[in-house]
Amino acid sequence: MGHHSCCNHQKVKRGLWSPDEDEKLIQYITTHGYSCWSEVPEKAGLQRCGKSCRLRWINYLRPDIRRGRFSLEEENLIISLHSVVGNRWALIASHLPGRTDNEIKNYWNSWIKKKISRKSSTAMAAVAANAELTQPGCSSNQLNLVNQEVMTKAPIQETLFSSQSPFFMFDSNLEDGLTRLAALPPHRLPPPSPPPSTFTAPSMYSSYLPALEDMEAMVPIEDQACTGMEEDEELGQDLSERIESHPCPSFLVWDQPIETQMCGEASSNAAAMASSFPSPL
DNA sequence: AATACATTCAACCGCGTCTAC
DNA sequence: TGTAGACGCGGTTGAATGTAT
Repeated sequence: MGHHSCCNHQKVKRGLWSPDEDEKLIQYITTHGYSCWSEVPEKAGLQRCGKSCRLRWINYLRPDIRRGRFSLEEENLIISLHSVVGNRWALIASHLPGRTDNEIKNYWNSWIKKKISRKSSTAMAAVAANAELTQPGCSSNQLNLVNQEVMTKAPIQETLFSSQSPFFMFDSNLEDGLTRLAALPPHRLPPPSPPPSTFTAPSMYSSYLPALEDMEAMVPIEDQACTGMEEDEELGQDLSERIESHPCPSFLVWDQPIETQMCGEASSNAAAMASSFPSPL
């Protein structure tokens, strides 16, 4: 196996990243940004290739990354989205704030796939129905949004999925077009955008933001994602049952400030990093 | 306690696409 | 228009960790 084309002529380190390397990368990115990944390793003093640095940053070191187990809403959303767009992990990830395509892919390949295959065809039927019928509830809401995103090629993450946006919700009244969505190549999708300083909802998306109602029923997603393991029983609930009985309620994500989002040790630095993090060029 | 097997997840690889020249 | 370099994505690997025997 060869090395990446970007580092053929370099002596690059491979394998797991050390804390020291992480520190160097964080230090460099927070100071200079990442306008050109191929330059990052040299300027940051790392013996890695640019691709490796990019991957490490995106999948692990980014300050807005959300770690910990997936919530029920996230899981249902992954299932719904996957049933329509297939293995378009980046697209799916763009609708789960703080989650990476790699994480979702891994999650799918272990937990969800296992559960689905283990269980009866009822589960599969439910998933298929989810995709084909675009029934009311989360699926149609979410997927209408996905579709609209693709059709308009607008940077919708900027308005809905940034850590600055307190909520994102979807309306079910939009037209379909899922087949067109599935047919579009990944590169036609808008790239992720850096968090905006304020939440803005362009008029073209205003229909996705219904009035806030039933606030008592809203559950901060972080409460589910980062709590301990005491909810195993709930998570262990059969997937097919969940799909059938709870395809996905009107979706809501309550995005917490970064300092409370982070569950790992790096949380103390997260807020500072986020505030000082320069936008990519 | 030791071993085998299963699972998780960080990281790598190759390829397609974009962009600058 | 063609080409090379860079980026981004999905598929895959393999080390670390957990669990069963």
